[in-house]
Amino acid sequence: MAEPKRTRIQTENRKVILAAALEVFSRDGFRGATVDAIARAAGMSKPNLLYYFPKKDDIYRALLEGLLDDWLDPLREMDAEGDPIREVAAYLERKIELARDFPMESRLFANEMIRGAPILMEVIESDLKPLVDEKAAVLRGWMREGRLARTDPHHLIFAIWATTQHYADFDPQVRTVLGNDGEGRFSDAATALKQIFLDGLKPR
Amino acid sequence: MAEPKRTRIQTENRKVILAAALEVFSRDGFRGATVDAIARAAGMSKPNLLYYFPKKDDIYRALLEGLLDDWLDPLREMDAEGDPIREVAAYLERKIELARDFPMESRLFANEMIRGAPILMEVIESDLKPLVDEKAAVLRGWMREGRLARTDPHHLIFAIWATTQHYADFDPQVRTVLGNDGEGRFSDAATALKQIFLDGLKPR
DNA sequence: AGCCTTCTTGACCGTCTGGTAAAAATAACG
DNA sequence: CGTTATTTTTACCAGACGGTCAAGAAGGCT
Repeated sequence: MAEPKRTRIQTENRKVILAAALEVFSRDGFRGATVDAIARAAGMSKPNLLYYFPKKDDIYRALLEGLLDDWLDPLREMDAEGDPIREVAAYLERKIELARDFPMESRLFANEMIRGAPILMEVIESDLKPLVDEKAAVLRGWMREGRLARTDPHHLIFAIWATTQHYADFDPQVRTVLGNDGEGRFSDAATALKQIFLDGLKPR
Repeated sequence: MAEPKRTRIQTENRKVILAAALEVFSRDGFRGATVDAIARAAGMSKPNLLYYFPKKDDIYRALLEGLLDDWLDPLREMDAEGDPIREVAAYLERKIELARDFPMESRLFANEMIRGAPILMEVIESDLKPLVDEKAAVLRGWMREGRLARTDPHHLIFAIWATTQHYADFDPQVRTVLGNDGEGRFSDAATALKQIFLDGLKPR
């Protein structure tokens, strides 16, 4: 892996461009985003931007490349040696924090999925699936030991993904339905989701 | 409400166009979709299509207009007089069926949300929010009576939406992670989600 | 300073975009 | 059948699109 040696200006401008591209791609999708719009958001001319990323596709790929790893970190941290209930609760909390702090990344990911994951599919097979399988095995182990109620661990992980990312991807709906512009929605969501997932809806 | 009297050909072609548009818009989003692509998918020339829907925007709006009502039907059916646990389980099941049978509608909705809901926001305020508030009150009533564990009912509804729609919106990921192309994912999801939501993860 | 490399720009190109005009083809109806 | 209203097509437009090019401006280095 030869490190691509970069000048100060290159490092800087690539960062500015990627930040601008995240904004545009996450809102308009790959096809809907235009190089012009990204350049404008980055405060530079289109040819200048294309000097750093020769193709629109290159910007998109560079964004996605950095994304999945960060996105999966909370799952990686789920510790087989820890207490099952605490581990699941901690995972939920970390995912909600991601949705709160990186909503555009979440929407970029959602956009790519909705398109059929043409770019990410490869990484999903090679990186995401093995990790999910590994953690599903951990969950299944806990269930076998009677420390966690029995369910399909894969679908449990999906449920955690879905509920947490919902707050980033469907933000306008969430804010409107909650009223008061959804003030405090992330911490309220964390509380509610932990209650639902851990204790269930049947009264004890 | 003057019924727009339509000829046989108009009724037919509008239907064909909307079906084609659903396919394209749900995949590429509003900005990414092109009138050409929709016309091609509908098997007609672009000017011909524009004879039925003069603007791209008109097609998109016509699609969304028909959508939200169907999408909320399962929630409307949640009956305050029924058994709380059965009602929630039935709602989950109906939503999973929608995700299975109308995945493109789900993705169209998701795309609109990710864009910031510029078109749907109005209907969300006027139709969706009141319905959700009403059903949240029903849930809260059940909780007060001790027939359902206490949580924030709005976030509970979000959780049901998120988990079920996930199977339509993130289909490629779901299929890949489950392996075997995700055979049986909808019924497995229904089983798992009911277990998680109703009984929770703490062992009893 | 001078010199070489990196960076930025304006002008441009072919293609695609949403949309139009007008005429030709088809259907509806008495 | 003929006449009229509807539907479809061909040809087209102005602007946006992704991307190129050559030349100039600014940095970096000795």
